[in-house]
Amino acid sequence: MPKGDKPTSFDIAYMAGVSQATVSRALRNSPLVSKETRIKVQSVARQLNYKVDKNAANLRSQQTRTLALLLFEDPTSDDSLINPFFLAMLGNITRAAARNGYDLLVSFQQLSEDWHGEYEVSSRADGMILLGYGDYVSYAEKLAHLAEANAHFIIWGPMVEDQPGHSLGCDNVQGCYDASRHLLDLGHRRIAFIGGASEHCPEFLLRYQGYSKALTEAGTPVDKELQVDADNQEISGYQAAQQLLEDGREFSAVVCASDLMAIGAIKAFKENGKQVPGDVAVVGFDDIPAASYMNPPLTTVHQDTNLAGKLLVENLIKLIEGEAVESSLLAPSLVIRESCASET
Amino acid sequence: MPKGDKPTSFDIAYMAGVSQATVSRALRNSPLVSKETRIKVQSVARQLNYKVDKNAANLRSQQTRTLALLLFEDPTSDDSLINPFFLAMLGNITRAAARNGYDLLVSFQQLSEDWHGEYEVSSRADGMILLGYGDYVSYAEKLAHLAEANAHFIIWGPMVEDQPGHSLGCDNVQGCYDASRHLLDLGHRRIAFIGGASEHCPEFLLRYQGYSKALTEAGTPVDKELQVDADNQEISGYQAAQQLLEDGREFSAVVCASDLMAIGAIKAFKENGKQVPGDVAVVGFDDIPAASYMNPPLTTVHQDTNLAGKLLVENLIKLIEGEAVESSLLAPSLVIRESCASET
DNA sequence: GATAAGCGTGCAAACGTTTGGCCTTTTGCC
DNA sequence: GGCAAAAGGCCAAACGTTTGCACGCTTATC
Repeated sequence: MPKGDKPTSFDIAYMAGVSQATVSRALRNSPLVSKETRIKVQSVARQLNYKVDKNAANLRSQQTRTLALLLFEDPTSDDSLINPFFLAMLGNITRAAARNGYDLLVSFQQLSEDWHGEYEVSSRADGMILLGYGDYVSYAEKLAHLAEANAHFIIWGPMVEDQPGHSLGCDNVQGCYDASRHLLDLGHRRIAFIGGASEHCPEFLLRYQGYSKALTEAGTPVDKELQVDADNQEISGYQAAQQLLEDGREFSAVVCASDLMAIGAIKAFKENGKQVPGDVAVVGFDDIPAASYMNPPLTTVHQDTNLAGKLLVENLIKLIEGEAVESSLLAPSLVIRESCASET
Repeated sequence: MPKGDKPTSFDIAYMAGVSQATVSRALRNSPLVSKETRIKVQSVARQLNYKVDKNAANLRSQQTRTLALLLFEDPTSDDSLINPFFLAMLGNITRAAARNGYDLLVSFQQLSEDWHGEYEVSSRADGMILLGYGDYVSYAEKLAHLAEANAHFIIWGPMVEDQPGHSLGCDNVQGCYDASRHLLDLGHRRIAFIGGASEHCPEFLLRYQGYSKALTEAGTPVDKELQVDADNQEISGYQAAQQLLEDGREFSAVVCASDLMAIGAIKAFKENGKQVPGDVAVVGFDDIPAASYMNPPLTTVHQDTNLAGKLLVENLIKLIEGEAVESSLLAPSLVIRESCASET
């Protein structure tokens, strides 16, 4: 082995006085080699600071022990900022992957991009996790391609009808139902909803359904006038709240389809001299880190990103290993802080 | 090509009526193949949905076009929460890597871990980025090993004496100097400092230096009584503030070595009936997302994570390509919000 | 004292690329 | 028309593993 070059298994073999094949087996603790040999080989390997070449190993064994995380960014969002909720997910997924002995390849995708992008990644990983506020409708075709190519993938998001592949999501309906229920229990009757009610984003649509359901059950009419579309950004929440205010619509509470929008909305209310929670109660969804630091601390629907990351990774690995996996929904929990007061 | 199997370059070659070598060249737009052939090959490849096998390609060309991000977690920190500042860095690094055509492998490391961990990753990437609140002293040995093995790596953090490798960091001294200066300009004279002043974390030490420098320049004595150690967590900031309060030390302002600690400190002050900024002014460091949402919005030292991510990636790539790189420092900027008022 | 069984190793063939070198055409030039 | 040069393509050798198979050497069995 010339000095400076990376040692190969042949170098180890030579130094340990065995064949290269034996080195390979010994290093992976194969029961086919004697304990003695194994110890000998491993000690030489350590001494030479030898590391298996992953490319060669993966090529030969046709697997990568790598998971890919495809993060679909909101195309409208500011380039420099990532949705904090996904950031939290990312962190937890990374951890879960590591705990399961997998590497994690992270890649940002623009929804608008050439669908080949996903395949590209797929050749470098055994499976992939798709993360994004699921405008899955617009890339259903891509998913179909993936499924067709026998790719292993799991989607973070709601279970959408006819959607190929497996998914894991949060029970959005239940979450927003609980949040709305909370507002109703506080005596509110005129409750607005900020967040898209189009099929463009199934998450928000489902959250809207939870809201509707709660109101309906309580015998409160769902007033279309009190629902305003917005996408998942602070500025959108701000604008939506402005609109509500400008139109002079009457309401004492708002449920926002995400914390980011809630933050924007609260800002708008404050700027217009409305007290939160005094004049208007606000609930959010996601429980991003900022939610607890805000003024007032935001009452919101908590999603367990730790559990989600763990399950996403574990289910994907099952998929890779050929085991059956059920798509499922995680239960959210309402965390009550200070952004909601009783209707007076 | 049996149905269901992934097509190889041989399949493309066969269908396009050329040799496999030509396929390889055509797909990479080599000038060695005619335009005609190239188009033909590429169209067949697209048609068969062919994707180059990265493992094979990397093995042969001995490079991976992959960067590894090693995130060193504070061993004391809560398992479920990642330091928001690093999360922001992570996002920006991912983006920068993608823009430069590199994949990003993300890996969490425990400081306490076997140092082999790093090597392990290194065989899967062309270079690596080390990210963490730099207790580099404690793994200087690992860094030396890396350097010795001719690994390409760049460290996020201050330039520490004798530290092998390249680094990129924020000018911590300047940042805290500016923050302290701001407080002094507002008339404060009894200014406390929360954050470790030990060499355990060079970042905090440098920030403390900036603080000392500002006070000294202003002719204000640096009172050791007003400095309290804390590590980078909300709870530590909380405890440090408590301690300051309990001991009955007199102060009208606090500079915190990180936003997380500032958040904790503010919480402690509020709980003890102190108004921020009325009774005590607080500045932080990092400008994490939550800083602007807090009550009051936190005046803090902003680090440009977007630029940092970009530079980290670009410098690392230069290193990989054998170009010279200078370790350097990024200029922080003070962002003034509402957590500091004039001393009355 | 053969024969069978087991255990530990070595041999060599993949895995799917990239790439240096060689061979055939074409093309340009006198 | 002959020759050199350039263009375009093919051959085959890597890259460093994993793994099926064959081979020897012990040890147990009849």
